[in-house]
Amino acid sequence: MPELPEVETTRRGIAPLVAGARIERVVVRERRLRWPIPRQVEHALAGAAMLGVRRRAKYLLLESERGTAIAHLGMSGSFSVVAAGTEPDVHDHYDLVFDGGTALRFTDPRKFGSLLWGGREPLRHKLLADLGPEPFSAEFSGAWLKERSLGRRVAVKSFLMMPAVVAGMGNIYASEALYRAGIHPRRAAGRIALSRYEALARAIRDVLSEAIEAGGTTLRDFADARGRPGYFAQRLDVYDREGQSCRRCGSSIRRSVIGQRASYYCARCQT
DNA sequence: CAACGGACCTGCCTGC
DNA sequence: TGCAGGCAGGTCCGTT
Repeated sequence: MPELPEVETTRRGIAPLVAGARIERVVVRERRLRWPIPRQVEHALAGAAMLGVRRRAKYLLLESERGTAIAHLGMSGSFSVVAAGTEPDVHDHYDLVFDGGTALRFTDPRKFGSLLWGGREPLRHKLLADLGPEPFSAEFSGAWLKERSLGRRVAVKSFLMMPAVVAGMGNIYASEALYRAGIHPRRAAGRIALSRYEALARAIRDVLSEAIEAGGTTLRDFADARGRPGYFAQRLDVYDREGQSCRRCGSSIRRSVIGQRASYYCARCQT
């Protein structure tokens, strides 16, 4: 479900609750998420003062005075703020219970999410160490994309979704950014000119910041920590618009599977 | 190496 | 109405 804008929306929603609060205890009801939740998370966070929430790619870094827990929402995960003691539902896998009487509750039907312990240097955690630059960082640019793509034959759509290339690009926004930049999703990554990659880097930043501004994209069930949907779905140009007309040229939007993921594009505008 | 496919798990929608 | 099959916003890992 969540890509970078949805994770960022979640971060903004939970940060005011978390920052400056103290965790009373961590309640784990289902330890077997994508990886088992390490007991160290509960032990370290119980009684700890929380400093804030940061984001790296689609990971949420829950920073405490004793170290950082690393949360990922997977495909179907979400956080919500509940009153402590609220009866959990079947897919409510863990709660961070704060001393003020509220709890941060993690819900995830598919259990692709995770909660891990990152210690004092979470960015060195195995899952984070090799991530590419954040799209809004100075390091991320057309030149970076060009350099990383040299000699590679993989479809640019798949290339964009590789965590080591750029942090946080998912299936929706990869299609959207390629449409904005006029690049065909099947084009070999190594056969794209620098100037086109510059347009693509710009398109990526634009579409992600507009989506964050709109509170993310809700296709079926994404909601922020207060349960509100995101409004970017109505501004998608291609994703989930198979058969509808291109907003630019009017031809029919196509759907095609690239690297096992549904991809949407305009065959006339994207070359 | 790069590229690909399978794996993890549940819910929802479609078509027979 | 029931059921099988396909599909879903992620991404790691083992195999070519």
